[in-house]
Amino acid sequence: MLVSSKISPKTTTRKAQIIDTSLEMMYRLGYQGTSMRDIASSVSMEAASLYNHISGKEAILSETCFTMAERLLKGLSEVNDIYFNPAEKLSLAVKNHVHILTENTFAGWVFVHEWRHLGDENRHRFVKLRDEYEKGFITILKQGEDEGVFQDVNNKFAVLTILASLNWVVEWYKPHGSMNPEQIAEKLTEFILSGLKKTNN
Amino acid sequence: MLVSSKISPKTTTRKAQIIDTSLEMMYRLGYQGTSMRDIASSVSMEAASLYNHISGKEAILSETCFTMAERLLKGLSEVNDIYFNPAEKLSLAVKNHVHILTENTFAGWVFVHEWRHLGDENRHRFVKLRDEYEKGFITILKQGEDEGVFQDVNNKFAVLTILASLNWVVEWYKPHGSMNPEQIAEKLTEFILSGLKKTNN
DNA sequence: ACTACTAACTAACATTTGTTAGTATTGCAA
DNA sequence: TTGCAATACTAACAAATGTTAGTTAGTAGT
Repeated sequence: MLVSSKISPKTTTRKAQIIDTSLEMMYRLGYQGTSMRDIASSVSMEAASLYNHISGKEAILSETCFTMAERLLKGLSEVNDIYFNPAEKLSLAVKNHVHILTENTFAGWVFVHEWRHLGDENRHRFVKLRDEYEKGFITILKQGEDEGVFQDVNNKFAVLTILASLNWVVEWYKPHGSMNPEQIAEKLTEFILSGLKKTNN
Repeated sequence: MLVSSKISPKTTTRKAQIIDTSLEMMYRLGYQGTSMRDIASSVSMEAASLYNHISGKEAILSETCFTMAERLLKGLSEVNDIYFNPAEKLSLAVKNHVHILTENTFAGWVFVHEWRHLGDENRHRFVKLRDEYEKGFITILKQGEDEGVFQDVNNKFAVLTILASLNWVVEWYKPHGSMNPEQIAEKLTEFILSGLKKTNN
């Protein structure tokens, strides 16, 4: 079970260093633009030595993508299991999503953008998880409709649009920016629920 | 002045073929994942022959990115010049955006995702245009606030979230899917303005 | 018929790529 | 102190990369 420094921050193993450095470089240059030699020199070793810690380049990508996906899924299913109010569920789902994506900004970015470069097998597995995640959101929307608190919308369309807003966070979030993840999640929830138009009350 | 087949669809020059093919490949494999030899074999010639039509790999990317950016900007400034009602402006701006991104799905995708791989100079120029575009949207939001029809929100934040939803279209739009660009734009406008919550009237 | 241009070709270039093999060094447990 | 596992190294690999040089065939204008 492979572990990055963000998950187990105390034991900063060489492997965790390598992965963290890789993610930062992939954030800047993209997966394909980051070579094993780039990564190696960033952690002050030779490219060949990396293979004592990781099985190859794709392993860095796949580990990151799947670790992130599983954390998102776990959070979402907890929300769906424990709470009852649809608006509250949505709010918590958003918070979960933003929290995980912003916790490690580089991992968040790689997860959102670079999964496309997974090899065929991993990519198919990944897409399945993503679909599962979308279903979890649709469940919330459906419940909201059934209870008459959400509008009747094309659920698939709505979920894609919502996830788009959520994922875009990785594009501009900065750890020391003017909004922290909690505030971002709050504003996003507000936007998703109420839109731009002024209400009458 | 370089012209792709989408802009001047009648004269399908060899160059236009090359660019269109390139965009499709970059959509599938990414900019860095698409080699000149890949492109060449897709148009049935040798890699070296490509240089009779284009100055290099980056030219394909930069031409696409800047052509798209200029079209978006032109559309947006027309909207801002001609119309008065903020909600109507927003609706038309969304329509413009969706229309241009979906007209050529591959170009749309490359524009949204691959501009990061522009060289330093082009990338800086591109980011300037993007900022200008965001400002055009902010103008609309501000006007809406001033006239009391939009909520007071963090404009920068709102614009980024809105553009996120709009750009995400390139992720799932299919020319022969269940919604055409007009319908997509309409639904997006609805979502941006009204959100998910049921209104009281 | 001569010229100039277009667009294709082959060949080669210097790098860079991910990865493997084989070897040396280190530090800890026995 | 010996032995072992972890971790680093050098060297090399075959393949792929963007691009240039030089050449050739066809075509249009004079």
